[in-house]
Amino acid sequence: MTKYAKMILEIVNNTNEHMTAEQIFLALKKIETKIVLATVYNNLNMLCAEGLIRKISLEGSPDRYDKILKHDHLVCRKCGKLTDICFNDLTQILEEQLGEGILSYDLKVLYLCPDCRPKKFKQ
Amino acid sequence: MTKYAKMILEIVNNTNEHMTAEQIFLALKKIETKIVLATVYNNLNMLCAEGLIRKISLEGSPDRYDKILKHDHLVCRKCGKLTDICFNDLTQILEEQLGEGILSYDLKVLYLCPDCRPKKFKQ
DNA sequence: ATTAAAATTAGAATTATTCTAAATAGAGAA
DNA sequence: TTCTCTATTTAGAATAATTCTAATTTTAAT
Repeated sequence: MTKYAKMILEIVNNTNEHMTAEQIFLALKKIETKIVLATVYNNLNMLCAEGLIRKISLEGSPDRYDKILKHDHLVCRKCGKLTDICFNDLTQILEEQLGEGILSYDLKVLYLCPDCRPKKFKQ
Repeated sequence: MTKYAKMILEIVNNTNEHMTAEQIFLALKKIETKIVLATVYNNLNMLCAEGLIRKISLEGSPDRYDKILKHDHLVCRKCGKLTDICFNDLTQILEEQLGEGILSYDLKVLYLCPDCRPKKFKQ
């Protein structure tokens, strides 16, 4: 694996943010001042293809990159904030019903996050 | 609801395809020769916002529009073909675990469709 | 018929991402 | 080391889906 690929993998694995290619690029640029956005895209695509990281596609905003730990995502429909959740049961259910051939899945639950959810009573 | 919005809703509701904005536009254009792509996008966005249809975002291909019947999607990782599936249990599981605030969810299961799945034995 | 509001049109603009071709770097062989 | 081959990176143009802007048309209400 190349120097840049390693650095990018490390950035993705060491944050709890869900970073865009551009954010990763800017973080890298602080150390590797000569790096270029296309290189970041190249490496992110390679890392996804190798199954070392995952890409999260979102409506109307650029793709995010995330570590591979099996988990799902809550997306606030109002502010767009992304939060991790984990449904342990789901893998099993999917495998029971689909059997052979299933590779992975992508679950996004749209909700209103506590900040955006209207309170019934003002305090 | 306007004439075009109605026609677009009808197209989406009367097909089992998962059509792109462009495909819908081309279908409409056969009857309404003066219609323009931006109108189709406008109406599709409006119909989504109203919750009358749903949008499916896919990696590296344009968004698709689909009827609202609650169902999930199988995406073949090789050929990209989209198939409907239905996990009745899932809504319940999600609600149990998340309680209030959940609006909807979007589940894509990546798999290899029968055509793309390697056969263990040739016949 | 007049006005106001909403929808549609035309086409430019935006934005994320990919592509192309040239430059550079790295690895292995001589 | 020096040469050669291959992979990576760079720079910037190209692409493609979608949105935006402003002008025009349609619709509905007065």
